Formats: sequence, structure tokens, C-alpha cells
Amino acid sequence: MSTVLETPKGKGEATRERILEIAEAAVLAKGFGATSIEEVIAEAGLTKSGFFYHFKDKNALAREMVRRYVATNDRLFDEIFGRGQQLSDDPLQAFLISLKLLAETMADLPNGHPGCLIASICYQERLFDREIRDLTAQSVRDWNARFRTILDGIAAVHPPREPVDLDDVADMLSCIVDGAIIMSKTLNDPGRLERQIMIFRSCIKLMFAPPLS
Amino acid sequence: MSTVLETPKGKGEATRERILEIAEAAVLAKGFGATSIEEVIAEAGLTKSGFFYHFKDKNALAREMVRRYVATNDRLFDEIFGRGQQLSDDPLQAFLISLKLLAETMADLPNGHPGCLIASICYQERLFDREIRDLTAQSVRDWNARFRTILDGIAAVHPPREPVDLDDVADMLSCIVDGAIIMSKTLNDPGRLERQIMIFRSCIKLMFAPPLS
DNA sequence: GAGAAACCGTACCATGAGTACAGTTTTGGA
DNA sequence: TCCAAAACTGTACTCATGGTACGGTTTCTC
Repeated sequence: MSTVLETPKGKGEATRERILEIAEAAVLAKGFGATSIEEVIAEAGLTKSGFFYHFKDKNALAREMVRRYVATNDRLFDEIFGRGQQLSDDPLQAFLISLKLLAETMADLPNGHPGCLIASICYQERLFDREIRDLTAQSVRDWNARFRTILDGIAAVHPPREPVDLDDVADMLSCIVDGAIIMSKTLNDPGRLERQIMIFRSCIKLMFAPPLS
Repeated sequence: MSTVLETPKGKGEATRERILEIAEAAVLAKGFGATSIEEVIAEAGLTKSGFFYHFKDKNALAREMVRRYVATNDRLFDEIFGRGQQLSDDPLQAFLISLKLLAETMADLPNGHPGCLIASICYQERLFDREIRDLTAQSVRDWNARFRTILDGIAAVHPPREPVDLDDVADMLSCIVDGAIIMSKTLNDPGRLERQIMIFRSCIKLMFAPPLS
């Protein structure tokens, strides 16, 4: 936090990070329940004892995975929506720019989006304790609130053409992204995520942009 | 097929159906990997031998679950979008009516939408064989094509205000629904699914309906 | 009443989560 | 340089679950 680079951590921290990264990839491909600790430690190159030195149990692993995922996503959103605000003073234009940036970022992922951890957990809710479910719920609420704030700024300048609930429009972005990730993965067509974000962008234009001519 | 009622099946068929129903609920709550055959047979009231008499292995169970899920969904869509066409000759109005019906149907589910089996499988792809993944992919393609056909009919009468790719708009519905199901479940707020379908409906209106006045 | 369909019972194997605990290496700081 | 804490390794269990094998029993249907 105090330096631009990551604060230097001990060797253990690096191992933890490696475990979390491997585990996340496995969970997104097979689900938490079907991800064995054995395969994670095999890929990470350490023993079962080593794993349990870092994580009390599988649930502790899940908790840290979610924290990591949420933090990474928060940083990405900070960057993308901050950049949009830098590039235009008009809140609508800024948002449209950010959405384009988001679409490009998703399109640039080498093998397509690996998946949304929150969605993965949602479809295995019974496997997790209350703390983890609260964590996922709160992160979704935070993201929705972030988008809602942006929309408030837009609506103040550009009154919507049709009466729409801004909370619902804010929710819509997360829904589109999560749904498009699923469609991309199911159809094995990574491009669909980018296109869905762009079509959402068109909807925003239709809602707030003044009609041409 | 030949009669209005389900063709009468043997007793075994009823058991199969019961197993599939219980298994589907369990899979949507905990994921396929974490759903044990033991708990399914316990709830169904039969033994492990009985289970394996009906299904070769867990993958065969998954295959039949998907078939069942897709068939049920197809029937629902047939009904809802057929009903819309009955109620208006204008393709746009018919679609808007159908979307309203869809939203109401989702709102009427007693404990909220139980979850999308295709999404659940998508987040555990490695657990399933090619046949199952092909099945889920094909069903998504079919649904998208269905919506695309409807949109073609609309665009022929009501040219879109803004250039939009109709394939993307068609995809959008599935994405919204899948994403909204996840949000509903994660936030434990079933109402969000209905509202997202209605906001999608607003977007359709904005795209195709002529501006008022 | 015979044969097929729809099961039950039992025994068994392999895998993976998780526990326990003692021992070993590595690392950073006084 | 040495010492203590951190970061592991190794072994040896328990328990639950998926899955196999196979023979026996009930129940339905023609």
C-alpha cells in the first residue's frame, strides 16, 4: 500500500499466492467441490503438510480466493472507469469510453475470460460458510453501487428518454458480463463477451444520448 | 407425443424421473461434483444398486438431467413466445408481451429461480464428457436462434433506431437471464430476475419502437 | 405362471479431505 | 554468526464417497 510496487512479502506469502492462483484456475474449470487439494499441491510443488500450514482447511482457501478475486476486480474497475473519467468531462461519454475499454480488456484475454469466481461459488452455495457468501454478496452490491453512482451522474446531465430504474440499469452490467462469460465458455467462443458489453453500451446510448438530428 | 397427456410409462420411468428431479435440485445447490449419489438415493428412497440399474454412472445421470432441463425449457419458451404471437399481430408488440410473460413467470417461482443447469455445468466443464458439453452448447445455440428469428421479424417491420447486430441482441436475452439468476441467488433477492427481464424489455422498446410524438 | 423389469444386500477397491505430530530446512534479524 | 521463527517435509492414520461386481428378491406384464 505504501509503495507503488507490491510490498515485499516473505517467501510464505509467495507460496500462498501460487496456491491461490492454481486453485482459482482449477475451481473455475471444475468447481470447488471437484477441485482436490492433492492436485493443487501437485501443481504447486509442495506437500499436503505445506498446504495446511498456509490454510486451515479448504474453506479458508476459498475465503482467501474470493478476497483475492474481489480485490483484483476492484482494481480493474478503478482503472477502467477512472480512465474513462480522465478522457471526457461528460459523464455519458466517460462511461461509454469505459465500456469500450472494458470490452477491449475482455477481448484481449489470451484464452478468453477464465470465469467469474462469484458465479462459480453461487452455483455451489451449499459448500461454503456464511462468511464467504456474505463476501460474494457484498462485492456484488459494491459493484452495483459503483455503476449506480456513474449512472446518477449521467442522468443528471442527460435525462433518460424512457423511464428506467437506474438501480436496474446498474445491475444490468454485472448481469450481462456474468451471462456473457457463461455463453462464451459454453459455446467456446470468447468473442461473445466483448460483443455483449458493446451491445450493453448501445443500450446506454439509446437510453441517455439525445436522438440524432 | 401421440397423446395430450404424457405417454404412460412403467414404474421404472417414474423412479428415473424422481431421481432426476432430486439430483437436479442438489446439483443446482452444490454443483455436480459435490452432489453425492448417496444423498440422492437416500432422498429418493432406493439403494445404490437401484440407482445404477437406471444410470450407468454419474455422467449418464448428468446427460439425462441436461436433456430433461433443455426439454422443459424448450416447452416453456414455446408456450410463452407462442402466447405472445397469439396476442398481437405486430411482431414487436408480441415480443414485448412475451417478455412481460417471461418476467411474470420468473417472479411467480415460489423460492426464486432454482438456477440454470447449463450455467452450473459451464462452471464445472472438466467434469463432463464431450457429449454433455455438446448438448449444452447446442441448446444455447437453439435458444439464441429462436430469439434471432423473432428479432428478424421485428426488424423487418420496425427498423432499429441505432445500428445493432441482431445476433448480439438475441444473445443478450440469455445473457441477461443467466446473469440475473446468479445475481438473484448471490444477493438472495429473487425479484432481481424479473426486473432484469423488464429492463431488457425496455431496451428492446428503445431499439425498435418509434419515438413518441 | 413364466420371464422380464425393477429393484435389494453385501462386499470390496480407490481416491480425496482432513488430522496428528515429529522432524527438517530456510530465512531474517540481533 | 547464531538463534528463533517461519516454512516447510514425511508418515501414518480415519472417514466419506464414487464406483464395481454379483447374486438374490420382488413386482409387473403378457
